[in-house]
Amino acid sequence: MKEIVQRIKESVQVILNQKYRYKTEVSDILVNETKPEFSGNYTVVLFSIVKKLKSDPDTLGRALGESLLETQPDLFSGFNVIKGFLNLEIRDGILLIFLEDQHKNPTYGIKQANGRRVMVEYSSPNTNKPLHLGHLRNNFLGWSVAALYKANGYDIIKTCIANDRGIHICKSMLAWKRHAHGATPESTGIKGDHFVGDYYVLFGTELKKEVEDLMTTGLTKDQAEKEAPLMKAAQQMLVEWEAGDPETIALWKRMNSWVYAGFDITYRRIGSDFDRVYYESETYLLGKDLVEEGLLKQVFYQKEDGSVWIDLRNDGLDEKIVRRSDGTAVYITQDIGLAVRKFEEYHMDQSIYVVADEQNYHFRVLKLICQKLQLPSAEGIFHLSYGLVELPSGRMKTREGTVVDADDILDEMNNMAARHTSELGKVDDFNPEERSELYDTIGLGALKFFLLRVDPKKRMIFNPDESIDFHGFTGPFVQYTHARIKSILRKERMGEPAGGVAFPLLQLEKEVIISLEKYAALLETACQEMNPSLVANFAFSLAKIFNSFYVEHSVGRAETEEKKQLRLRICLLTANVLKSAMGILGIRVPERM
RNA sequence: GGUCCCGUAGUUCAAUGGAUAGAAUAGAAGUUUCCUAAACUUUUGAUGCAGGUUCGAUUCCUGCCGGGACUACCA
Repeated sequence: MKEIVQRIKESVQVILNQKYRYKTEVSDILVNETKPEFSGNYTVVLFSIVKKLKSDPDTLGRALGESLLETQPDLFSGFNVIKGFLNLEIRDGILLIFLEDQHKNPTYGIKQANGRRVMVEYSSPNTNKPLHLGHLRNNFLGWSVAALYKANGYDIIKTCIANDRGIHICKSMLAWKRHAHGATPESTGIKGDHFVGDYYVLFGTELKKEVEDLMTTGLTKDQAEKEAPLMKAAQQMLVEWEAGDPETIALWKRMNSWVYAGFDITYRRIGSDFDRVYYESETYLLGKDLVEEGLLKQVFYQKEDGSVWIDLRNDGLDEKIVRRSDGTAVYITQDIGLAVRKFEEYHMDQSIYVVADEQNYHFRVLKLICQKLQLPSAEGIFHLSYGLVELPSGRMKTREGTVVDADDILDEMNNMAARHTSELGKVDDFNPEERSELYDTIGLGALKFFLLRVDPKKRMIFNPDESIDFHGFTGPFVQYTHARIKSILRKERMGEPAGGVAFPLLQLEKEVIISLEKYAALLETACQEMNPSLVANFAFSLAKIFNSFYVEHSVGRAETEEKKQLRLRICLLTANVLKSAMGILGIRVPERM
């Protein structure tokens, strides 16, 4: 069934063409929800049309309204024109048809497979420290965008690149080698990623001491950092790693395995999963032959010292190095290689990189280079650039210990959920497993909703001194609405609608159904814009409207059996749409809470 | 220096160039003989500054003020 807004736009288009010989695109016709202070459900904004037709708003509005009523009598029951706004009243019948259709044949706006394939790369951790709040925003966002594409009929490949090699990894290895005396996550009882992260931090503090000592001899900070024995040792270790030194490789494997064990626990907890994990240690040499190809195609050029560059000044960027003078590849080179490898493996139509906006420049360069090399993967590259999570004081900094650890905040959310729940005492009959699962659902739901309700492109502030709320515009609010509906559905029996005599729809009944009807179109928009916050906002506003309906009109004690059956259908569909929407955010909804 | 992003109630977030700038929270005042009060209802409160384009600007343009990111033969 076609969505109401779409039908309105198409009807307006047809009338404008037939009556006024005015051809316009559907996308140029502006249809909004009617503001609550006016009567009507949908509003056609007339100003732009008025201008083109050299008419006045009142005349055009009236004429358009009458034509709409005449040509679409099943859709509209009335209209009014105020200034340049044509407010349209939607007929109850069309809403009841929608409701019954979704009841018998529920789709909740989920689309059929469309044969197109999208890859989403997200998470992409470094294996020298545990995950933090920023990673959580990344993980939730990436997972949710993938879910959005899936709901819109795309085939999805979720990938992750593990940054498992490099100087930063050597730092934690070196610190462990010198200070751990053989300690392991097992021997200390510390989660593997935290265990390794502690040695990374230790390296930093030890290095700082050396640097300060050197600076007393008159070196600048930069010089001292280069000259510090620890730094040199780390670099030496990287050389040994690249040479395949067995002892270094063994240590590297061992420590990485600790980190992965730790990550696995966190990933399982937050519900992140991947179809394919790439490891930088396996991809960092990729792209080298593409440099040769680029030189042949004269996309790249070589400087006297042998380094290879691309000139992007005509594209508003700068020159960028793609191969060092010593012949080794840089970050961008391997990313080009990896883009090719991904495409060869999956032949996706689009490749989305969920990476923070500090790498905007990098991804502009990446896409430009791929385009200039005429790689088949080039056009599909899309950088889903999201803003960092910051503290009120600014960026989180490892050195200052202000990083909000992922496991810590997950624990905290869980504890808060437990405290709230036991205070309310509504699920005292739950056994320990059920209880623990519920706390998890609510705590994680609050956190995910908190991070996903904001436009991904924008930076967001997290204040550790204020706990994440469980009231208002939150995950638990939506979850609670769902649980209350399920409670009704457990008590009341769904029957056949006893004829179509549920008319007329009450204001709040109508508003809930209209809101439900928008879900399908919303999923498309959210997918196009790669913006899960639209889904979060929708779920909240649907829950809010439903709650108003809930307190105002009883389902169990409805005025008539017809009304009861109507409201049961509204309840069931609302519960399922809320469940679907929250599911796209990666949030579960409980039967009781 | 160059490129880009951001400034909206006390606070955290909304608003494809459209009606009187929406929510949430915090503050004030109410709602439990009735389907779960993690709810509902009412209420106080905001577009950094100065111009411009437009019938109409939070949105587009210019300047200024304030904040941030990027601009490595690091990743």
